[in-house]
Amino acid sequence: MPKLTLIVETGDSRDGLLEAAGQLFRRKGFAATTVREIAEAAGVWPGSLHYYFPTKESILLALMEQGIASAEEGFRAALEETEDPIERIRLAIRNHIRMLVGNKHGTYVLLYEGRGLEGDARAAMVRLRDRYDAMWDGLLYQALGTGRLRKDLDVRLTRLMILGAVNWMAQWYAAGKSRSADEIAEEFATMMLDGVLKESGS
Amino acid sequence: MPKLTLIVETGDSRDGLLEAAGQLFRRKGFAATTVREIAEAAGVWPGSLHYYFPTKESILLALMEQGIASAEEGFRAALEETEDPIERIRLAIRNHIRMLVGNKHGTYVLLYEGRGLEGDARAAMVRLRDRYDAMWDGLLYQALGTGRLRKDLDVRLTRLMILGAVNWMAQWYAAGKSRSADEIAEEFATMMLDGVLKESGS
Amino acid sequence: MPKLTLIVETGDSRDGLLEAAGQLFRRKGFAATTVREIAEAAGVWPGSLHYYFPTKESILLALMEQGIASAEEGFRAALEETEDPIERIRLAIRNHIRMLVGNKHGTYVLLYEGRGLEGDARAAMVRLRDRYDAMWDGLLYQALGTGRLRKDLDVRLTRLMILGAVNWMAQWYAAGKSRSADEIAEEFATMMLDGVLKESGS
Amino acid sequence: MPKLTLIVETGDSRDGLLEAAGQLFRRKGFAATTVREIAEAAGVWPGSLHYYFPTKESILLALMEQGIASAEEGFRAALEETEDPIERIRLAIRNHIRMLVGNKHGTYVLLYEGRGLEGDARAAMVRLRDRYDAMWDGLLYQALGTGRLRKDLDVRLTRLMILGAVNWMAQWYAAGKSRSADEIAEEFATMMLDGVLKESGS
DNA sequence: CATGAATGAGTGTTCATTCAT
DNA sequence: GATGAATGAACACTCATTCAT
Repeated sequence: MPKLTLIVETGDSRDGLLEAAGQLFRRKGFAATTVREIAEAAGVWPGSLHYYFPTKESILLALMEQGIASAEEGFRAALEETEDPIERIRLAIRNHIRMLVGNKHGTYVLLYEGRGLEGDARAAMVRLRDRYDAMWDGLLYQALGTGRLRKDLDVRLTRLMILGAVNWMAQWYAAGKSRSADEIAEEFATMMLDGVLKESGS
Repeated sequence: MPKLTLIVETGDSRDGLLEAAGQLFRRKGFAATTVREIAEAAGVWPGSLHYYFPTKESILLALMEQGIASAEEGFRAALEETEDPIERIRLAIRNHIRMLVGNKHGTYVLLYEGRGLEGDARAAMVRLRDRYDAMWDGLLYQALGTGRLRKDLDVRLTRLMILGAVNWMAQWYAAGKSRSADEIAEEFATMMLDGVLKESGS
Repeated sequence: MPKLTLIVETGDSRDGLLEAAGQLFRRKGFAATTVREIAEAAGVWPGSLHYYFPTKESILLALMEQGIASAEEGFRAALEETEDPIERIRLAIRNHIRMLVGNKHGTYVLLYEGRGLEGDARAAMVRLRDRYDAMWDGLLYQALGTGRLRKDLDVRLTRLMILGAVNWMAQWYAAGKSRSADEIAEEFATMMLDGVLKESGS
Repeated sequence: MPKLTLIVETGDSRDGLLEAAGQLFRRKGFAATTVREIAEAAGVWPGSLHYYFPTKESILLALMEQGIASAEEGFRAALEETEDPIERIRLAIRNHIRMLVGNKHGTYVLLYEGRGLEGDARAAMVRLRDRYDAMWDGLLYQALGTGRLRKDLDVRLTRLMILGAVNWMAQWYAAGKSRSADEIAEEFATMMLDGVLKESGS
């Protein structure tokens, strides 16, 4: 069953397994995905999977670490594009959406498959999530401090509202249909920043 | 072992099974929950579960039907409280959140455990979701039609933004901590309707 | 594969599994025996084995409990046959050998497959062994107290010598060949009680 | 990871593997020991183990050959110490015990792990055992012939009794606790030669 | 109507062995 | 000569489901 590969680069199988696991965890969920499916999708024999990853859980954890690394890197890159806090929020939303609907599935599983981890691994994962959330809170506090956001806003709740709307995209967005991910990011940012009501004041 | 009950009201075991399944599907996910766990939590013998539900999938489907029924009923009740479209949106958000974080888990599993269904059952479930979405779209079109929303809004995207933010609450809301579900509903509604930016016009 | 049984008495499958496991553990050792082999030998399907015994280890433990119970019962019965301490030792040796080479394999696995258990189960098994050893020590102290054994004997070492010689029988005795188990018991008892040397005094 | 050795003497790795395998087979049993454990304990890479030994079984066989060689060598040395047949038995017992509880584990695995071999290898091992048994029988026949043992003794049974008591020591003897192996050898020899009963004739 | 013994396909994981380098 | 990546059959165990009672 494994595909025939004449030239096998180092890390190829491991990366292939992560890619395959990411797709399957996203489509079927962690618990409903079998290691045999992952191995078959990656083109390696079932026994070889455990040569690269000791447990199924460790694949999930590796995927999540990959996901958080990409998300944080993209977040930081967004901050460097501009100093305007509101523009930064727009770019951070765009980055988050790109991570979520892109080809890598680490960010998705980090957000949706946390139940697959237990004990220390779960604690480690929660710490990764918290660090990313703290980056967002920092951004929102900056915007609040410069007087660009409503003074009475609860930063945590604001972050949860924004990321909730955006995370849910993973459930319905299908690439190639209607608008692009970036266009939707732009729309979402506008709705959440300006509100959906017609401005009475203008 | 199952508790001894001398008088068994009709529907008692069935309801207990649904309640138990709801809790477990929410906490562990559909795939990671075993029918034995459901039976034990409901206090019925493992073999009896299949007397009430032919398959594990059918429990999930029944739960989802219960969830959509509650959500739609609450949605309709919200519409009857007022005729003001904006106020109706606020009330629909509050209703959705109440369903999501309340004691019944049907709405949660409808939203998060859809992957547990396949084939016809999945199609049936998608139809249930679509019907609810259509109710929301109707509400938003009404608000748009009366000129209370920005004219350039994409109704579908608006609904996905609102429900996304709200659905994500299921991931982080813990009853008894900080604010009540209704208070958060109010905050979320305000943020999404008015936006988070300080109004420049005022 | 399971044999067709028209009338299945309660406990039949469980007993059959214990019997099959006993034979296999004796012939191949605990670690080298697979649960599938046990199930097949007992005429039940592999999945059914775990209905009766949660783990392979629990089969071993059940077998050992059975073994110690038989050995102790036989030991006590031997004590009741006579009050003469030396004769009691002879009978206790005969009982031990009967248990060891009989159809039930509990005593054998108790003695030879202790490594198959870990943690609490192992501690429980050691306690069972110790209790049986204590019965032997009591018997030997009685014989020593009545002046029938050499005064300078180390009771523990004497017990270990006797039981060692006897336990090793499990390694070489084959029913039906040369002498019967009871005859060998008699020979062994004589050799160990009187010694193998020609008595110089007579 | 395997330790780095710049100068590797011939036979070093092979001997280390045998030593490691001996310890592990003794502690955990042949079936429960993995070749990876052996390789790791010996400080060689898993793949290299099969360079020295084609199969796990061949390690066991090599160990057993080592064990029988030591035992026979010690046995012959004991015979040369004295010409008195009874003293020779004492020394042979002492030698056997030394082999069994010493640092080399070949004798132990020869006696207790025979089940790990199948087919030709098993037959070869049985032949090794038989040769050693024949040496014992020779010794006992000599003692019997010189009139020092009871005339009615069954030599095979006598050998099985003596070696049984002695072999069982491997199960309970712990170096450093109470008496030394040589002291126990002396006690055992006395008990088996003279019997445990108080001599009625004296 | 309800049970619980029994099933067998399938699970994550292990492991002795192979083989290109 | 020696390695370590890769294998695939086998492992102990799980579990949704069945069915005689």
